[in-house]
Amino acid sequence: MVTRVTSTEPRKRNRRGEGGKLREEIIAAAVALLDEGGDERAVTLRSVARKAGIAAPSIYAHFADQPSIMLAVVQQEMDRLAAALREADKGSDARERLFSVCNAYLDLAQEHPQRYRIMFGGLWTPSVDSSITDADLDSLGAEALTLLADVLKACVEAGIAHGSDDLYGDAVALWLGLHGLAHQRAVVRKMPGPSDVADRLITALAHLKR
Amino acid sequence: MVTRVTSTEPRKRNRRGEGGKLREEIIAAAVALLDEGGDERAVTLRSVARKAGIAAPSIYAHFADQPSIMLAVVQQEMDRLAAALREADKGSDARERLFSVCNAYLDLAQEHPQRYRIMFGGLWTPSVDSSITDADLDSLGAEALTLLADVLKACVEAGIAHGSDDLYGDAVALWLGLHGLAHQRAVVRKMPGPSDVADRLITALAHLKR
DNA sequence: TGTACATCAGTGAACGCGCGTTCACTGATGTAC
DNA sequence: TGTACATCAGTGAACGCGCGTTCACTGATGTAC
Repeated sequence: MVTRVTSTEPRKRNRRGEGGKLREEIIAAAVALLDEGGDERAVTLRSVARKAGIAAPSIYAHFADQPSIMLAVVQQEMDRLAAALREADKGSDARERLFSVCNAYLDLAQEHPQRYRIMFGGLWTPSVDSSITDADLDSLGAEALTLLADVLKACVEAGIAHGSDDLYGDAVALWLGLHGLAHQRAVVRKMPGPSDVADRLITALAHLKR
Repeated sequence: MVTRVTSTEPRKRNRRGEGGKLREEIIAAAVALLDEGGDERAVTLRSVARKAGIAAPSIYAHFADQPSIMLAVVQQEMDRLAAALREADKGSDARERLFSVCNAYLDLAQEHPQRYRIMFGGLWTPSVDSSITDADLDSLGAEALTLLADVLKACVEAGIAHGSDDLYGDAVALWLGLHGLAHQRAVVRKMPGPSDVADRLITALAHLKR
């Protein structure tokens, strides 16, 4: 947990050997800027420094450049998302597991729309050192998709969903549906359509029996 | 059609009374910048002016500010998208109509990923004069969704899809699924998952009978 | 126990750049007489 | 038919700003002797 992010009095420098703490504070400052409703353009190297209460050049001890900060934010939030999904997949009832996991995904996106946007919006993309990113994205993708595929399998085994020849493919389709809704909610203030769209999406994409 | 967008020789000024032509050229220049693979940050007032071969201040005769240019681009592309969907909805067979319309949507997004991103990514959002936008977005949304609902109805009537108590709600869900896939394809180079995800999404969300 | 010193964490001033926007202007072209 | 003039389409120079990045630095703190 990082506590100080905004303050008026000048910050106390870290003790010797604890310089690494500033790295977390920088990430937290960037996230705070996003959460304040500004879009990612509000997250500049200088604005992050201001938010963290440090001089702009101090950032270079911890990040090579501005895109690297965004990258770190995305990685952190990806981890959070993966953890939230794992956490939501606790119940024993298949149907309950399905909706719990899917709703956890949708809720997280709705709670932090700007974070969700940079995670999957891709505009922050750094030059070429994005190799780390792609791998990380894939790894989260793989984890989340495996989890969804598991839940879908449980639904089929419980007899509440129609079987399929490719559960992983169905998991991808389900995720894409969730992503469409989550992204649209993150981008516009009010969503068109009925309030039960989420349920409609999940029910249809999980092939739940009618 | 606007022809000149890039050139070396200085552009010829428009004749008297034809000053309005420059407006189209400015929009075309902005679109060209997007299509060249730069993201929307590459579309600045000055870069648009350079691309159009005019001096930066010349833009002010046609647009109030930079976000207004993006707004005009979005509106134009929205119209194009709506037209493409209408165009695709020609066949008589219900199943054929469904896939034709959905694939037209996905194809357009894939052909012009950067345009698709700004249409639904929402980052260009101008300050408050976005009232025009919201209305326009809604109007496209309404048109596209009505079209989808129509097609879904045809599928039900043809007996190839399960009925529903809320076809408009189903249309929204179907659009969200298409959007999720289209957006993800527009953002990342390679999509995870099988190649028939599109078909899976459409089949499931249209409730086609198995 | 005291002190010199190396190291660590972070600063302040400065740079060049591209941006959006303003201002006074220029020069071609159509129009009135 | 000729010419003075108003208008239109667009320009060039300049501004202030926030940005990313560099550089030489400062001053607290732990360590070796």
